[in-house]
Amino acid sequence: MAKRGPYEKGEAKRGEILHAALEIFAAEGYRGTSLRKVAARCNLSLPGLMHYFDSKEDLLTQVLRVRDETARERQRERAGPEAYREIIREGASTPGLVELFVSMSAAASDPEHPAHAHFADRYPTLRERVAEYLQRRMDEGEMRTDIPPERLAVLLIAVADGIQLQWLIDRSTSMEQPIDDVMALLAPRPGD
Amino acid sequence: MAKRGPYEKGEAKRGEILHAALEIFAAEGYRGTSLRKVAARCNLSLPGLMHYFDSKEDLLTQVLRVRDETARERQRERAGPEAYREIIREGASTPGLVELFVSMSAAASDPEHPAHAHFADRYPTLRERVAEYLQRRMDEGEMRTDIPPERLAVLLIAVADGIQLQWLIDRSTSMEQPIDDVMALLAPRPGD
DNA sequence: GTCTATACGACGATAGAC
DNA sequence: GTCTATCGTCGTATAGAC
Repeated sequence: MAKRGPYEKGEAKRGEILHAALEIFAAEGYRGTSLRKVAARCNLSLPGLMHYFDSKEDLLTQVLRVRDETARERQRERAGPEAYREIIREGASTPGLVELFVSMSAAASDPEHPAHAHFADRYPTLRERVAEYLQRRMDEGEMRTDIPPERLAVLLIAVADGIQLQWLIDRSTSMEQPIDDVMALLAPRPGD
Repeated sequence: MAKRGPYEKGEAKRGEILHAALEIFAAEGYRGTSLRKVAARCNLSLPGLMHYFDSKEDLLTQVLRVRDETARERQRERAGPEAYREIIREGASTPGLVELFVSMSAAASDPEHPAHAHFADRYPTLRERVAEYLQRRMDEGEMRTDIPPERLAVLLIAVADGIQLQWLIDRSTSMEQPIDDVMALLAPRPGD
């Protein structure tokens, strides 16, 4: 950790590459963006870039990881529908990254894919966090209790991902309305 | 239509190619399946195959189209949760095609993409059919009416698409449970 | 450790002969 | 309608300079 010397420069360069890649994907989309283009942006040859990453898929996986991390950081301490909406609103400003996320999600279905672990980890974690929030709301009597929070979490995440798919095709699709609607469906019933 | 001669053979060959492509994608997945492999299956060279399609993306788009058509045909006259479940159950048996669908969906966000029109057409049509069904259920008093059917349709489709994304990563995810759950949420409230 | 140069095989695509 | 030949680009691999 307290390593001296060339390590620092290397780590900085690695960060610069990830940042450049994220920018290019956000601007020009996932398809049609080659590693050579990313390398050029960093004043590097292609093998120079590959020195820092095992493969293209490895780089893409890490792009997604830093993206996830910064997003999580930005909305820390905010919970429930507001955080939910914030994530989605940010996605709306970077369609290229949404496309990257969806494409990678499909590609990572192969257990051999380097991003498989990332996604395999992401969903349970997300589910847990959402379920926790739902449980709290239920305890406060602000939410119906006839479906367990773990199952509702799966449902809410599916809505968020699915609405992004529709939005990618038709940008006029509201990403917030379905969120609001599903929340309305979760309002406590008279009997609760 | 009643055209004579080489046309019939051409159309037959085109169909054979699409069928072969669908089989290969279903078996081996979307990534890593080249046109040359599809061509070989049809006893054709790559340019021989390209004679029938403008580009790879054009072929993929048409694969998706025939897939959609056969699916729609098979579940004609069935409506509501049963049809819903049937589509999803069939998807579960062909992960390669689900992956293809999701990947294409992301790629088709570019208006220039050959599949853009397909998806741009697909969602409104789907929404309309679902909304129609929901309206009928509402009229019959079997469903809550505080959210208009058009908005619920967007929601239901998002759930179906989104749950597929989760299932692609974790095959143990139930694709039916969230469907059942969201249907339960739509049960009529005492006041309706 | 950092990086360039060069080369490889496979891809999608196209031109033109038959 | 189908082929052979070829093109440009992709991701990748290796050798070696600094």
